[in-house]
Amino acid sequence: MGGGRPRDTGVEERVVAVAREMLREGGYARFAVDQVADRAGVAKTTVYRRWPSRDHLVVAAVATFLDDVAIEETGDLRADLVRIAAAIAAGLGQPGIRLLVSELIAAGARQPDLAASVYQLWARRRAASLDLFAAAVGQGEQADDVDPGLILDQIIGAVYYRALITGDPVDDDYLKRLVSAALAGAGVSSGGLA
Amino acid sequence: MGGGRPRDTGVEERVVAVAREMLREGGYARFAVDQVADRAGVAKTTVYRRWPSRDHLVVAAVATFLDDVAIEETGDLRADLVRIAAAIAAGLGQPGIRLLVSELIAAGARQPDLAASVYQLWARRRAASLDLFAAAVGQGEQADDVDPGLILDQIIGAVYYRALITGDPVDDDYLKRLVSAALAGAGVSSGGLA
Amino acid sequence: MGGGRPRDTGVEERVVAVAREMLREGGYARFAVDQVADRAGVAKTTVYRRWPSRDHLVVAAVATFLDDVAIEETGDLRADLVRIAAAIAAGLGQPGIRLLVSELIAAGARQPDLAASVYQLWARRRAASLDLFAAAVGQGEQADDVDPGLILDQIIGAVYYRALITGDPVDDDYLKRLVSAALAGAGVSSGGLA
Amino acid sequence: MGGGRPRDTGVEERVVAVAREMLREGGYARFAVDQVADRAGVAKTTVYRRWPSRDHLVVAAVATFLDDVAIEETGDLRADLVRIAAAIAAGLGQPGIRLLVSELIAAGARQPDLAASVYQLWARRRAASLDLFAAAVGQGEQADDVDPGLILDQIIGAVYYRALITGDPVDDDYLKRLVSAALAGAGVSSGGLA
DNA sequence: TCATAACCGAGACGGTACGTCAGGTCTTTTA
DNA sequence: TAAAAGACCTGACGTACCGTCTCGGTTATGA
Repeated sequence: MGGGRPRDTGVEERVVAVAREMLREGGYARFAVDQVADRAGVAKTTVYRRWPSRDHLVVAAVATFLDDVAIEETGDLRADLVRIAAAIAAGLGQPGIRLLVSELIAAGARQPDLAASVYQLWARRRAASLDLFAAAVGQGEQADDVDPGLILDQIIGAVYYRALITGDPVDDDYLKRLVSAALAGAGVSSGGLA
Repeated sequence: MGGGRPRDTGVEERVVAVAREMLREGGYARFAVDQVADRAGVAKTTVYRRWPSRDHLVVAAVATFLDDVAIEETGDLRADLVRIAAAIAAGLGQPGIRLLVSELIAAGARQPDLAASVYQLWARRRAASLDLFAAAVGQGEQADDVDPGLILDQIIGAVYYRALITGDPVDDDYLKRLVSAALAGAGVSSGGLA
Repeated sequence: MGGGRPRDTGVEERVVAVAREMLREGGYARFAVDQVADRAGVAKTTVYRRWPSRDHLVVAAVATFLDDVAIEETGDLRADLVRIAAAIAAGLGQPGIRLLVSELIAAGARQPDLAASVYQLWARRRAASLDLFAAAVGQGEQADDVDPGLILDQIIGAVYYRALITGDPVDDDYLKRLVSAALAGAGVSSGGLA
Repeated sequence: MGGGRPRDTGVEERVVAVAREMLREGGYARFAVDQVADRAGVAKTTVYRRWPSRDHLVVAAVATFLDDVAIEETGDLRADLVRIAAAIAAGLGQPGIRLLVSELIAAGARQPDLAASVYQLWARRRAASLDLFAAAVGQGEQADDVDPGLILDQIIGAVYYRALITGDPVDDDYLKRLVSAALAGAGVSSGGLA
């Protein structure tokens, strides 16, 4: 029950940093654990000691990407929603990111124990979006029967759906109509809450 | 200009049939071109002559899956939409299918020349769903400013989004609320068109 | 008895010409029947109708190379032999030719029906060398117990042996000693026949 | 600088042993790296880690063949030489060996980095033969100006030449004449050194 | 202070599949 | 018929990554 050598805490950071780089450069396909380890100056064993599979490492690396995105709320719910949706659409417009997102989804589907982590990836962003509604309600408007989650699903779901699955374009005009329809569906009057 | 030996059209069928089987049995992960060729009694090179990569073959095989699904319209638009959404949700509820769908999306993102084929996979089902609206309009209801595509995006998009990305449950109650909201957002009155 | 399309007599020539070129360019390893046919503007089938295997075609092509080499006899047997040996050594000094010769030998060993053709390839050159002895005898010298074939074997055999098998150098000095030893062994006096 | 897992030295032995077997069974043509690995209970990648190509492995395997051959010297140089030459001729008389030797030579010509190994294959046997001369000289005979290498070249070279290249028979009578001529050419008297 | 235990770098290893290449045969249309 | 075109089968090649394992060496703790 002795102690043993303590883990080098620098390893996590270095590896994840390199992993992030490699994802940016070559995407998911050319992401090889061997190379990550090499570049990070770390043994492959050390990598596998922390992340039980390539997918786990990728998810961990992506988790650090998403921190960057900041959501600014202007108080104008409709506009804020459009802006958020546009940001997502813009991201998915880049082939690299589109692939990465797809692969993450697939990774979650492949390994059940990863699913939760992957879901959480998006959950954080979703939570930020949900705050918008709280703020809007705070500014005083009826919100009794409004389900913000449902509205978000309709909007963001549609964006992912078009970008990843149907391949249809997601332009600004579409987004405006989308947001309007979703808000209207929830009984949020055009002039009202927004 | 002369001719050359004509392609054995039986090959396509046999290979795709075997590919379909193998997808059902082992999913995407255990799908190996080598084995498909073997089982189909065909040389691997012959497979590669038609489908330039594993992904291409998988997409081709999946394309034949989807033909089976029939959409029955009952005349009750709301109920039909709920049923369609439920069917999709049920499919995505199965881990194998969820993975397969994810991998297909990823395959499209990996190889640009595959994207179109993958999009088309879903497009066919989408077209069938859109017919519902045409039928509903035929039964006489206002539909001047209704955009069926937008409504579908909100519904189906939300289902995919929850099933694949957020991991949130997609139960019947949710679907009813979802469909209602989407229809309401388009100005379709509760008692009206549906 | 019907007529049928007559054989295009130009085919042999064209194919062999192309084959020769390709051997010069890429050597035996990169010699592909497919490409030969393509370049000659001929169907692969047509090639195989005339030469039953790749090896056969190669041998046929090489046979046309060797015609070029001319042996000039000067009347000085010893010098002539040295010159011949040197020519062979020079040829085998080129990696491409060394490989080609090796592969021809191998081809002969692989396919018994080719062996004869391959042997004949070298036989022609050998015959020319043997003429030297006839000429020398004609110029009057004892030749009762001289076996020209044996002498040639000793000389040319040694050259091939060193060039192909032991990798030892075959320089001029060596050749002179070699020829002298071989002639001496046959009882040909230094000053005499030569 | 540390080390890493040490190579399993058993692998070399097992693989080479299997390789040798397979060469004996099916010759060069049916020698497949895949099968060697399988039979040796080793991953193909492990094989390729040590021998960068099929040819390399074959050469390594053959190298272990040749160790078996023992050269017995009886003190009678002439007879010993005849016996050695006869042994070589007998070997080359077997189609399988003839092909193997040809392919080895070709392999050396194909891949420059293999040439040295192939040359060495024969060099060992040659060295053993050269010992005969040392022994003969030890038994006291003039050998000042005798070049054993030259003599061997003439004898062994001629044998290979006839067996592989001209296809002429190499019988006992021929060998006796050959050895005599070569010795005579070196000034070794019939009754003398031999 | 010394054994023990966990960590680390290095790299061999088994395994699985990939996509490719070339040889040689077979089938059709056209001259 | 022969020729051109090209599909087809066969068999093997060498490569890429994955995740596991076995080393020697290092750094902490606890007896």
